[in-house]
Amino acid sequence: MPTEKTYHHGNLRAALIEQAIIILTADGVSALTLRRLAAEAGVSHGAPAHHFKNKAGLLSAVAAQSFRLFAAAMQREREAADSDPIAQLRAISKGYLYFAKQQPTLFQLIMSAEREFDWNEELDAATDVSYGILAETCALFEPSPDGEDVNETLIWSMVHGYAALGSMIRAPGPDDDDIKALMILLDNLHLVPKADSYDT
Amino acid sequence: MPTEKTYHHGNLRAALIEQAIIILTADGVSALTLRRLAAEAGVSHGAPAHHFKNKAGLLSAVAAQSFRLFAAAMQREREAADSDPIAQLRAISKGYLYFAKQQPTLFQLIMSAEREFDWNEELDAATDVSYGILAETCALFEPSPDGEDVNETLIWSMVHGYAALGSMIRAPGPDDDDIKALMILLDNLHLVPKADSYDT
DNA sequence: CATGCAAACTTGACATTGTCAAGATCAAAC
DNA sequence: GTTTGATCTTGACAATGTCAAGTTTGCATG
Repeated sequence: MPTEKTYHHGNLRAALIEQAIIILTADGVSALTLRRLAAEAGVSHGAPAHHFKNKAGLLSAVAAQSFRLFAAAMQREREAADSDPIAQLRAISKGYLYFAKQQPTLFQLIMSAEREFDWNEELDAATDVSYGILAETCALFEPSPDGEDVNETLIWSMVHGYAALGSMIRAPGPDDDDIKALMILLDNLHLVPKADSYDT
Repeated sequence: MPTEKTYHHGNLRAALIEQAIIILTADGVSALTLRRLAAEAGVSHGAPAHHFKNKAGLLSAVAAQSFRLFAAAMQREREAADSDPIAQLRAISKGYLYFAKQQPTLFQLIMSAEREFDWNEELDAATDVSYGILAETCALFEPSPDGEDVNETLIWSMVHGYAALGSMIRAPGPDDDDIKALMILLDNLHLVPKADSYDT
């Protein structure tokens, strides 16, 4: 565990972020309080102020960590999948959907990040990784005759729309059904793998 | 105007909802405070409690009103458009996207409604209208061989995904560009209008 | 018309929360 | 060993949501 405390102080910043995610996952965003967070981390209510400018700063750090978890979910599926474009696309979509379903609060958090947060390099870097994974996979397909970046918009919109609507209105059903449904949607985009994308 | 005050009290409930939307639109969701709301409505800080159970109740009422505005945006475009399926689909998508761009805070509010809110008949009815408009339009097309409700999921996911991503990451550009891009995405779904959908 | 009565609104209070300033404690550098 | 700066604690304050009690207003009922 990297969260080994030395004695009186330790790596409190990381511990706070970790505990914040636990609270968010368990009780939702309205339950995340600086004072409760400090108490559960075993420090006084003023301690977090030395690691985050304010609550928005804490939320930004939590969002950055959530983005890393989000990217890891896609990356994990991608590496376990076959290397052809269709399999790769299905894999990251699966990771995308899994994260949205299994971590709905964190998903909601990172997807509402634009507002209320204060952006910094850490958050920018964390988002870039996620976007990079998506962009790389989209680049495995022939560009649409309608434009260079249409594929990206097609795939992102479809995957995100399905995940977001599911996080919003769909009842929490078995994961497999959701995955199958999303695969069908992706098939309907009629994407054409690039000829040279079977190398390596 | 239906918001005519009688004397000392009036239809305060409607006035509060109206003022809440003004605050949300101007300063975002974190600026919506019960006390500020009461002050700007010209009443004391305890007055809203007689019309809403608590802040979540107020937010639910605001969300219901936002859903009505959302449905009206789609309905307005739909009625102004041609009656063939393609034109109808493009019209409601346009209304969907306009609302998301011009009222980003309200859009975010209604799309994060599942959590934190307390659902009631008013909110259910308001959402049903929006969903009805979408479902009616989706029904104008031949069902996909993959399943009866695949078209609905396809269209909803694509439109919502584009609108939500735009509300999140896309820079606020000219509306026409966004509309054109979304129309291209819809064309890529290769939907087939029903043969009998040109009646009336 | 008078009288009660319930709804609408006000006022005051309280616990919780985020934030800040001042003081205490610890680790490490010199 | 002393100093110094970071880390943490403590106490305080304003703002917020919520509740209880009191006050006013419109309305119905006798």
